[in-house]
Amino acid sequence: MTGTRGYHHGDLPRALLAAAEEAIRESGPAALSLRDLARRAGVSHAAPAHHFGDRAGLFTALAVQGFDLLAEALESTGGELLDLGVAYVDFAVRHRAHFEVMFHPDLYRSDAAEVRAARDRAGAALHAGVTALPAASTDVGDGRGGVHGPLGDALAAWSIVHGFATLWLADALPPGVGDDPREVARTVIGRLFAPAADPG
Amino acid sequence: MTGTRGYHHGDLPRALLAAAEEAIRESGPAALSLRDLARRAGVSHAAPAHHFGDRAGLFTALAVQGFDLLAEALESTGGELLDLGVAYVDFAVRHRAHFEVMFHPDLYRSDAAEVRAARDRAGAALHAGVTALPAASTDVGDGRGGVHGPLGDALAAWSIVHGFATLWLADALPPGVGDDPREVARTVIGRLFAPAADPG
DNA sequence: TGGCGCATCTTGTCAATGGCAAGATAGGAT
DNA sequence: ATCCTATCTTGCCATTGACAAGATGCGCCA
Repeated sequence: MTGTRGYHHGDLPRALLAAAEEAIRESGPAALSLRDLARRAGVSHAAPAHHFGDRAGLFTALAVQGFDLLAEALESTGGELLDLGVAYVDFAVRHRAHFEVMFHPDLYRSDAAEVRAARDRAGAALHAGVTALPAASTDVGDGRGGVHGPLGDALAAWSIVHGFATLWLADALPPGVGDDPREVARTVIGRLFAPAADPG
Repeated sequence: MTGTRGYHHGDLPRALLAAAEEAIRESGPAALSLRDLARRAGVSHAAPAHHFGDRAGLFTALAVQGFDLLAEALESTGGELLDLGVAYVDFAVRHRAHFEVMFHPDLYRSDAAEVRAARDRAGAALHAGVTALPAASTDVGDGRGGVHGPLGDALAAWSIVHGFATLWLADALPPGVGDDPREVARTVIGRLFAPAADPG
């Protein structure tokens, strides 16, 4: 455990990550300032650099934490496609700060080993839901680089939930859709692998 | 026309927007520096402020330009859903700098009149493709805020193309999908309103 | 044709930030 | 008790966004 044991501050890294989440929630990742985090945590302006190196290091830690949290959220579902999709959207809305960082690789070191591991774990959980689809084909492609069969299904499923989450967070959706992302997500995901516009 | 007529520079605003597109393509919107744009255009560090006010003003101009370009791209299709979706993805890849700015409203003044107009124009073009769906229901909802019928179809269509474009730009997709976003997009969009995993 | 007005652009400045270097502090090990 | 080392602080520099004030030159109108 990195737990509660600490030195001068009492676990400054954790406090800084929490402050970062709050700051990003307020103003987005681009506006995040290491000095502001230091002020929020009550330490000097150079303290964050010791634990995270630089701004990219802090974002890297947030990305790892985010992919781990996402993996947990996805793994805690029954593995059914609809539940996985709703969990994905729910994660994006609840942990919007992490989510926004995770999918902006120019902010952090996306090739770091820890990042790869956490990202692969989340990816596996997501992929499992698609291969479990009853109607999924076993076709793996036509050999010309085209994306068919299960890979195409996985891409479609990931795209629709990621797109909905992104549009929701960007406040790009019209007001008529309501205020419950989980409910709307369920309806939207229902359009996948299904005929159009079934009002049920 | 804002055309080629100019004063000292010869249409500095256009040059700055072009430089901004290039800079964002290289390092993302967060790393964009007004002073760097000024250097690229060969003017002093305070020249951009005269035309765009501040950083948010420049991003606002980019967003308006982007939504206009997107509207043109969508309107130039036949209006069929698949073509609209491919055009959406194609726009995101070709004009990734504009696209990244457009859907980060915290970067610019998203409530400006010009932004609203351009965004609504693009939204209308996209929505038209869904209402033209042969199987689209005329149901408009159950009155409890749920999203069903055409609105649900539109959200699903927008989500899947936006999500795919975003994941593609974020370099989040596995290497196995190939390098032609238009082709992959066609396959992915095919999963919408259709049964799963048809290898054709 | 010649001067005036104003948009355009430059120079100068300030506060804030990221990053680096060097020093101070305190907890834990020997 | 003393040293060691991670932790944190202070000080500094280059860069940036924003603002203020001044210089420049195009176009209009007499």
